[in-house]
Amino acid sequence: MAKAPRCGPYICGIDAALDVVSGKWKGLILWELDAHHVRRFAELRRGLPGVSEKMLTQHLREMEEDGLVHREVYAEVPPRVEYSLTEHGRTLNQALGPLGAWGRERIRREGRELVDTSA
Amino acid sequence: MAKAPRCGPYICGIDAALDVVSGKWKGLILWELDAHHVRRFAELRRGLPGVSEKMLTQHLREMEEDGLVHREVYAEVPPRVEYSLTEHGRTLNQALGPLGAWGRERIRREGRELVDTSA
DNA sequence: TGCGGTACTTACCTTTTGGTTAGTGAGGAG
DNA sequence: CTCCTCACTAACCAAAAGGTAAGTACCGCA
Repeated sequence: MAKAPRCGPYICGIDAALDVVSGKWKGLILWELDAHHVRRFAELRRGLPGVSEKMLTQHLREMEEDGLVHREVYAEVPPRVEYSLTEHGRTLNQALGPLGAWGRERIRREGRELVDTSA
Repeated sequence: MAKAPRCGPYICGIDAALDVVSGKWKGLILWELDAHHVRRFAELRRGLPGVSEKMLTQHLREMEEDGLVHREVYAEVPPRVEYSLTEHGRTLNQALGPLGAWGRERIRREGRELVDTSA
């Protein structure tokens, strides 16, 4: 499933970046990992209200393939797997900063009134 | 169709912003509109290689609802409709700037080698 | 003995998204 | 007279994304 070669001749940078963050939970995963630095699978699951195990695994795997997260498996008695951001993941998060601020503005705007539109 | 109330209690700003730009062509529409300031329907269509009329209309309508684009209809003999960015659309584009830069970096990286990943 | 926690995978199903084709109505080109 | 353009809308389909439920193997706790 997912997309095979992380595909597509991208038309612009936005394209390439959105490809990597599109997915219902990816933004939140990035957020969680940025806030806690290191998280185990079950911790992430508890941190994302409503995520299914399947989607969490799938997103995590895709983000690993994309070089955004690092997956460290400890061969221990109860299995332990720790996820953290790679350098690319951290720079992506920084690039996402202004977008997050814009989004918060939007929430604030919509929370107050729905009108406006005209420039 | 689409999503009724532009919904969802968002968990963070990224969420709210991604909701607005997710859609196969929305990034490109923003890009086109930012570059040309004003574009007609057919011009946009020609500018986005492969877009279907249905999707273009649909995306444009959603972006209008979201207060990102302005739609000006001229009651003329051959119908004329002009699209442009609103103030919110322009600020969104600015917020998208760093993300676009990150994406271009990613394209460059992948174009050269696929390795790396470790922090 | 049986339950819960660990980190998953698999199969199946529903929802969402995007694409295709055709049709609208009026004017202008040939 | 017929086709093309403009800016759409509607009906229908295919593909992708996401959700649900179950199973795996091993451990500790009671």
